Amino acid sequence: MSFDSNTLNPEQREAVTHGAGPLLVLAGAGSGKTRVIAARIAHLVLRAGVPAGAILAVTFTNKAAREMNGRVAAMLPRGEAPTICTFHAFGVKLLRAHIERLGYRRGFAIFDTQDQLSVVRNLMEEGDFDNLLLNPKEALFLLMQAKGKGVPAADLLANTAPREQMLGRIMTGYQAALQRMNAVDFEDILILSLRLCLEHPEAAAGFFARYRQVLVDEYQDTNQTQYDLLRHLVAAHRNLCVVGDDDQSIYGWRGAAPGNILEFERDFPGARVVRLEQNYRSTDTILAAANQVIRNNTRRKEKRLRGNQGPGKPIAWLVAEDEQEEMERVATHLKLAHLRDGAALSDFAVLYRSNHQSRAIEEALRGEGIPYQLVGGTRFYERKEVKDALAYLRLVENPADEVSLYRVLNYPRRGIGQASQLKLAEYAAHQGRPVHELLREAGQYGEFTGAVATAMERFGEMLERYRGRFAAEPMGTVFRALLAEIGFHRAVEKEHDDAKGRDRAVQLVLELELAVDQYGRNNPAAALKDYLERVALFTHLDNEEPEQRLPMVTLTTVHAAKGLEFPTVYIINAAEEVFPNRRALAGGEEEEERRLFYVAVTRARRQLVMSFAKVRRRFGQELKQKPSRFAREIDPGLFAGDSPQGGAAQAVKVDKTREAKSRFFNQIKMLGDPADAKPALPAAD
DNA sequence: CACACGCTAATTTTT
DNA sequence: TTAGCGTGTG
Repeated sequence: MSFDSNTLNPEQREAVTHGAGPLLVLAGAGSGKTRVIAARIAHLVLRAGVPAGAILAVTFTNKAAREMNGRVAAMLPRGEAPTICTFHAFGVKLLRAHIERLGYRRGFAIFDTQDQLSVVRNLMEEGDFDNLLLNPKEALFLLMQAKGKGVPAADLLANTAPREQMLGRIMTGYQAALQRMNAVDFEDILILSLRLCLEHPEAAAGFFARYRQVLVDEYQDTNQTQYDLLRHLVAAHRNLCVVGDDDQSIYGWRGAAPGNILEFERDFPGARVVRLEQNYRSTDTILAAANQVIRNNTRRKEKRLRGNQGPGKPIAWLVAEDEQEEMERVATHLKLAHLRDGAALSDFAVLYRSNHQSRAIEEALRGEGIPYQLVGGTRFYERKEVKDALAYLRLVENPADEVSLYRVLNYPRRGIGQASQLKLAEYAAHQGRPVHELLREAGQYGEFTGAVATAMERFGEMLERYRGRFAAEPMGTVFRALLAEIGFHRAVEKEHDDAKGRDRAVQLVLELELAVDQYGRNNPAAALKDYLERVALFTHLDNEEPEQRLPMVTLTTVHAAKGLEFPTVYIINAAEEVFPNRRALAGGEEEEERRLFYVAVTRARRQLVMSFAKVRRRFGQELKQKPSRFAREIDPGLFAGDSPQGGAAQAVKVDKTREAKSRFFNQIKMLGDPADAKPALPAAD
């Protein structure tokens, strides 16, 4: 296979064929960014003679990495492939080889937010910390922010502000605890990678040396640590190509430093800068709306998306009395477009600001019999049942993981209660020995009664036994045996007294067993730690292999929709305090919310629909709503009929007692709507 | 130590 | 409003 550079526009071609040295690509939404990166990789290999194995492309999400891998694979001959992965996956590769130099052991665990919170909670319970000054959740959030910026504990401790002081003490204790447990968090993966560069340059350089061309996708989402790591990575050759769009920076809350885009030209003098402003995705109407919204942001690099498809359909503004009616209107609108225009269900996406909003639209779609696919939502690997079961695997792999240990030491119940656990922890701290070592000798200490000591010893013995089995037998088999031995299913069932919840919980466990089993079968050479690493790094965005299922409507948060496109996009709940999100506004993040809205709008290819309810129920109370300020920033002339500027006043009253009739009426009304009746534009590809 | 009831926080986004 | 957590009781 190969690629055809003649299908590229001049700017794209410039980016693709750029030779050595730093390159900054400012890529507007829908400007063919992913295509450019893939084409550049192909160009480097096929035309510039760079070995595929010498290329590293870093993405922000696993989903992006997977898509990039697919595209590149289609353009390159079989054989050695470039490394295409997330920052974190790359960091883990590096740490797996060299973490022992940094005071950790092999087989380290990767802690997720829940695990981290558990550590912080324990820390704050045991030590002298003022919960009112900083509760565990706040503390963890600030801790991660500080870590993302590379702020050391010493700096925090040197600060006179009491909150900073406290945070500094928490950071010290937290890092000590993680090291004791041989665990790293997501930020540690990056920080330790960077530390390796600084403290063991020979080891890091040895690892990096093979990469002679480095590409970074979604550059605006990188944080300080990632940026520093990049600089070390390319220090020897400066062959760094970063692609990003400051208008699509939507991870500021996670410490992303979009300023990295500006710093790039300073830190890499002589960098070539290419701007991609030609949009191939959306109609002019959609692009106009996007431009009108984003231009209200003050801190941005001025740019303007140019389209080439003509105006297309106007934007639709659906107004309803309450949320239920809003979602019914969306579902009806969608169904009608599906039936009337013959559009596939996979052509539609419903976007919302935050995950919990999916519930209402799900109900409405179910009511209309429209199949949908939920992106994200409650994450499989974060479900209690799944985490409990996984805790056993994590313990087998890393016995020092006390978070997992205490999670399951008495689950399923084996008679080791809170008091005994506390005693165990204190005794371990007093002896300065790891908890798991003490377990197996519990009978030797007078601390524990006979029954408790026996239970502890049996627990320790069991883990040891399964450690051996996992090393020798297929992991799926051993995992099932383990769950059976401890009576896990029974324990899960016992936790629910309602049949629904029970079935759901059991189903989750069965799903997990299947996942472990399949992973073991598909990767016979893989060890347990490979599976655990995958679980830790992969998120719900990576819903296994892209299944070839029935066409379905996609339901997703705006964040998770970044990088995707759909012929028709619904932005639901386009109301003040919802989108923009109230807390974000309170935190002074209006501009990031606006960028998020901009991302939502630019996902649409041919039609954009926004919906709004005049009243929302919140905590059981009725709340009057106003149309989103972002929707109001769009020229009313771009809307068909109702617009957010005046739409609320003209809402169609729906008689609840005659819902079926009114729905029918709505359908007729929409069928007759001249704006809506325009035929869809042909595909612009 | 297990269970039940009642209180409180949640409603931002994810590697 | 609801889910998850903590406290108190048996």
